[in-house]
Amino acid sequence: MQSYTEENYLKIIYHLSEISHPVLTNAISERIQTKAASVTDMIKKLSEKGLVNYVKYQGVTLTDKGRSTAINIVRKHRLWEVFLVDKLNFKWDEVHEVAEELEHIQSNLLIERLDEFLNFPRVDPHGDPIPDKHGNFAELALVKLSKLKPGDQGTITGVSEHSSAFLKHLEKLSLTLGKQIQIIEVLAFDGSVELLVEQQKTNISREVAKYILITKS
Amino acid sequence: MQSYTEENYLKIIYHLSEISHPVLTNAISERIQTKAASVTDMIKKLSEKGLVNYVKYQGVTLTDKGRSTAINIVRKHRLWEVFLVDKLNFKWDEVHEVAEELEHIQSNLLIERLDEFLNFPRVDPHGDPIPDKHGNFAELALVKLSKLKPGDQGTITGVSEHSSAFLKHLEKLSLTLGKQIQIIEVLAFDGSVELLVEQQKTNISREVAKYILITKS
DNA sequence: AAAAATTTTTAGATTTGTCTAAATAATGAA
DNA sequence: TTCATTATTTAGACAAATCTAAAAATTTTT
Repeated sequence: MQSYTEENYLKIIYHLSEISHPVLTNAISERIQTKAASVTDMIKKLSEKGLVNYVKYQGVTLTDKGRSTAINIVRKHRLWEVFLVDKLNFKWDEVHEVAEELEHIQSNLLIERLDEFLNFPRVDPHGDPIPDKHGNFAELALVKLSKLKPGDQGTITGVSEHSSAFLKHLEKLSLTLGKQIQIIEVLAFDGSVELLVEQQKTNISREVAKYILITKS
Repeated sequence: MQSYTEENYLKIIYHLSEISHPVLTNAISERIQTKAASVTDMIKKLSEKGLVNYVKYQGVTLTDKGRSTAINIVRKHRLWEVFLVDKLNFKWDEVHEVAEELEHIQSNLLIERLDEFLNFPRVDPHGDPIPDKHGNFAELALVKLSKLKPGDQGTITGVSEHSSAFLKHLEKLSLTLGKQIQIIEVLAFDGSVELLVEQQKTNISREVAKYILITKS
């Protein structure tokens, strides 16, 4: 059994592992709003518990045990987000903070029943995949919108930036999950993208396009 | 804002206040599985925060602020219990531990939406009243089954003992919430009660009868 | 490759909530 | 009402998670 704090560290390390390997102390300290010295202490503790592999000055990687714990927290987080949006009518930019708390509730029965109640969703309200109870993710072929070529079509199935500001921006442009889009043009000088959503032409910056994930069709 | 632990103390003090006034240190320490010395420390802290009135050696009472905090936790606890039973098919003896954790989730929006989603329930799965968002309890005229006379009829609307063993026992006897009952006889020598539930005669001890709450009809 | 800058770790302190052991107050019995 | 018992508080210590300041290792620059 891990403490609330240990769980948070494992989750952060899991997410940062997708960017850099191994995960550096400072990367964790920035993400978790904690001084580097404190992170070192916690890393040592997690290492002693066999949840991470730690080499001084080199950073950490998750052990199998650490990874499966982290994935379970991610699973809980995303299932709760689906609950909040689908059942309690939260907006997709309102769910994160509450799910941060709910993800630490300890009860396997609760999560399995919740999963069932929500009809075994594969993705959360941001399009992020929800691992099953064994920690397996369904394969989704997602492509960044910024990688598409004129003429390409697809469905918005995810975002890789979750700030409220960004999500509200997308909402304003009607670029929400499930929407069909088609690329009209990619402007050479700034990489901004002109596209079609619901018969409407819209222009988005390259920055924004990078954070929108598409399933091509 | 109170810590998880402070919230638990307030909740326990609130519940114990219904039995004795003021609430003694040892009563808290027994209920919360903590040594009396630790309870004294926490009580002092709550007192400094203006959540309880504390007189050395005399025990504590809740201030208005402390009481409304406690009632809010009780509200959350009971709403979550309804959710677990009504939506996730938990049995009434399985909900307590999980609700103990869920009650500390911080989000007014969450609780208001949950309340709405559950259709503003007045009582939890054990028949305990759920205060509204202003902390007001709906009045329910509940009577202990042990106070009824032969011929009296009513509906089981609550229990005042929540142990899993007790609830399982009631389940076995079909004495669950909402069931109609009628008293056949109260045996003089041991106070045990013979009654009718779903056309079936059952006999329960005086002890059990004391913990079953009835709305007479 | 040495110096400078940055990152990470160590050492020692702090806060929260807990403990044990000892001291003090309140209660009950003779 | 005095003694014994029980309840409560005080004093000092500890574990978890954090901090600051200083030391050590690594990386970057020149």
